[in-house]
Amino acid sequence: MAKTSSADGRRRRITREDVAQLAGVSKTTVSFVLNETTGQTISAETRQRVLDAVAKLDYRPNRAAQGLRTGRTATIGFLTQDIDFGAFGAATLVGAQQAADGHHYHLLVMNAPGEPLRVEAAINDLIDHPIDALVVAVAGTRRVRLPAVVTSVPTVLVNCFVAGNALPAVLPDEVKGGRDATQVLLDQGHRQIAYLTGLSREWATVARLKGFREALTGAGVDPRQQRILEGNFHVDSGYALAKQILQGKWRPTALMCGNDRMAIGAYIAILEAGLRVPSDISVMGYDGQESSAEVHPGLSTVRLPYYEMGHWATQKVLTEDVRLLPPRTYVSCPLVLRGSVAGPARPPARG
Amino acid sequence: MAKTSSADGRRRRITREDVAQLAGVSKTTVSFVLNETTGQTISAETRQRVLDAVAKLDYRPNRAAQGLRTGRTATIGFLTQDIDFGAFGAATLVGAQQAADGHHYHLLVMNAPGEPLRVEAAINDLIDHPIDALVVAVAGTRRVRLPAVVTSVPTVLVNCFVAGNALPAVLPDEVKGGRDATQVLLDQGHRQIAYLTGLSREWATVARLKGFREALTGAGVDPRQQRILEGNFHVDSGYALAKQILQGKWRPTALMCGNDRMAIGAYIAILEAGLRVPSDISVMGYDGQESSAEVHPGLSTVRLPYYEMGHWATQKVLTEDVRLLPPRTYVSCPLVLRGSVAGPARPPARG
DNA sequence: TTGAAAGCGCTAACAT
DNA sequence: ATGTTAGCGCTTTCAA
Repeated sequence: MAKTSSADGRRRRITREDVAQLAGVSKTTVSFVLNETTGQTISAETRQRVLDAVAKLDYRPNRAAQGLRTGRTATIGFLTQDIDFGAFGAATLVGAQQAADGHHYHLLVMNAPGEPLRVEAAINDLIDHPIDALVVAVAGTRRVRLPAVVTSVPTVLVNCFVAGNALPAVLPDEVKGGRDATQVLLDQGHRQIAYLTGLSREWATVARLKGFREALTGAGVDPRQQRILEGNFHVDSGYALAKQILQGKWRPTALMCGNDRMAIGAYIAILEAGLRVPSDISVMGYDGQESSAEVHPGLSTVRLPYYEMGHWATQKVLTEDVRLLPPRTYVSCPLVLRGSVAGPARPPARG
Repeated sequence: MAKTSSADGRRRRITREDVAQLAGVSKTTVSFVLNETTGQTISAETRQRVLDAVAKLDYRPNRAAQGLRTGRTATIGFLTQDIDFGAFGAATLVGAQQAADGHHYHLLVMNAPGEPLRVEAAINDLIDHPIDALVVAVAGTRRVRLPAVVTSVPTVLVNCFVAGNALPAVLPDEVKGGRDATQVLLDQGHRQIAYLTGLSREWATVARLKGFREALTGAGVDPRQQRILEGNFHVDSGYALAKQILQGKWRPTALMCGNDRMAIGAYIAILEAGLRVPSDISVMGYDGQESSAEVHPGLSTVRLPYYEMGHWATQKVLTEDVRLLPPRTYVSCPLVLRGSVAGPARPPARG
């Protein structure tokens, strides 16, 4: 009975007035009871009458009206350009949503692919709503251009940054991820590792490669003795590069891949060559995609902390003054170890 | 300069009052100009002054205030239980978003996994916002339970339905999808087809199997002569079932798979058995996942129309009286043909 | 051709 | 202990 009937068959929304009338009190009293306003003294009896009326009518305050009055809308804008890119969008969104939930905030979601103009329009739309804060997230770590109007609302960036670091950003620690993944291979005794990278112009590729080299150097292995082949993050490219390397005379005992999809491609090439993972060759992915758990043997990988970044950004934008946040915060990419990595079968000999 | 400064360094939002002042007109006139209110006559000169002031101040109306006044908030609730399940959530969301865009509507997104209680809380939160309409979407087609309060707002269901069909739903036409996929194999000359299904308790599995049998019967092939093995939608299960069937004496010339992930598993088993796709055996997936395009050879599949369903639901909930919509609308799942299907190599002889 | 004023549902300072 | 009242920013009727 949350509504009283009206012409079109739907019901008029219950307002505070209805509650006040039923409880025999003023609208103010209803507010005081519901908001548990401090410094107000409502008798237990009145209080109960109000609560009874609220329950009976199933009254729920209109948040837009509250927002108009208080200036806080309990709504965060969530803007992304690639919401349908792999697991990125959904994972980030779930992280953001759960952080928002904790503060009784809602997410107004917009996906504005492509051109800066559409991004500006989307941001304006969000701000018009209005929103109390904004989270901007993109799939491939990169610099973004944002219209000046974002300065009018507290904003935190996920997996992207703006020129001059004018807005605080949270990013995956890809250097550490690359280093950790490499270290796993080194610890297993691998000394001949081929790195089938993603696109070399990507921020992530550069950082992971840096971590790769750091780990090798740290273990006293010369990075220049390893092979690095550039791919493009797709299954096909992992397949092609792995095939190429397996046909060469220099045989790695382990493969680092630009991402999980390339690793899946490598799996196929390895099988086709009559070899087995990990007994003949170990494989390491990156991303922590769902499918990495499902291939056989399970793919060891490094998970991108999308959920954590979405959560962090939302949490911070709600609880801190974003102007006091560090320009860049790095979130660690956790290792996910499965069956695709083992020690090298042959003694690590040259040629 | 969209804001005038205030204590905390942020700026106060420009209101209609500011515009009126700058233009030297009343707030009413500003509204008339901006809303192009019919039946009003504003002189070209005044009109221009108002528009100039709007541009100068970068004034943008507060939608919440408009909504409070008009009763329409230009916001649709989008509720899902599995937003991070594969491509489902993002694709449905993008479809919904694009439809909403066309009507200058926004999406308030909530993901409420699990229990009915959380779903009810989420729906209440959305309605409180308030929203003008609601779209509810789930990943695996199934019946859902929704609290009675949904009746207070126009609602359309995506990929799910409620008991008694009290709410209009849009669903993928899985029977036709299963039939079409099977027909492709039949047209290529296959007469020995194994179906590695997903979980048999799923609505989708039942429907696709129905289509499978219909197509076979239509081609004069006895469905009981084929083999049907139950899997669980995971890569592993496709791998295990394919392995099992390849070891048996009855050798299919084509594999229908419960989804793309099972098909990927089947690929691996086929390779391990020293066979090739499609020359030795054809493979058909289902879902139209991103990865289906990336494996080698490309996987032929049937795409689930998530985008289309999200778009349809949002479009309808905004433009039609949902009470007049048919209880169930089926959207066709388009065939995506790639290299994984070819004619059978051997003459279709009994094993 | 324009403006004054009421009111959407709510909060909160200020009565009483 | 409770109620009156003045807005929040907007639309829209009615009056001028």
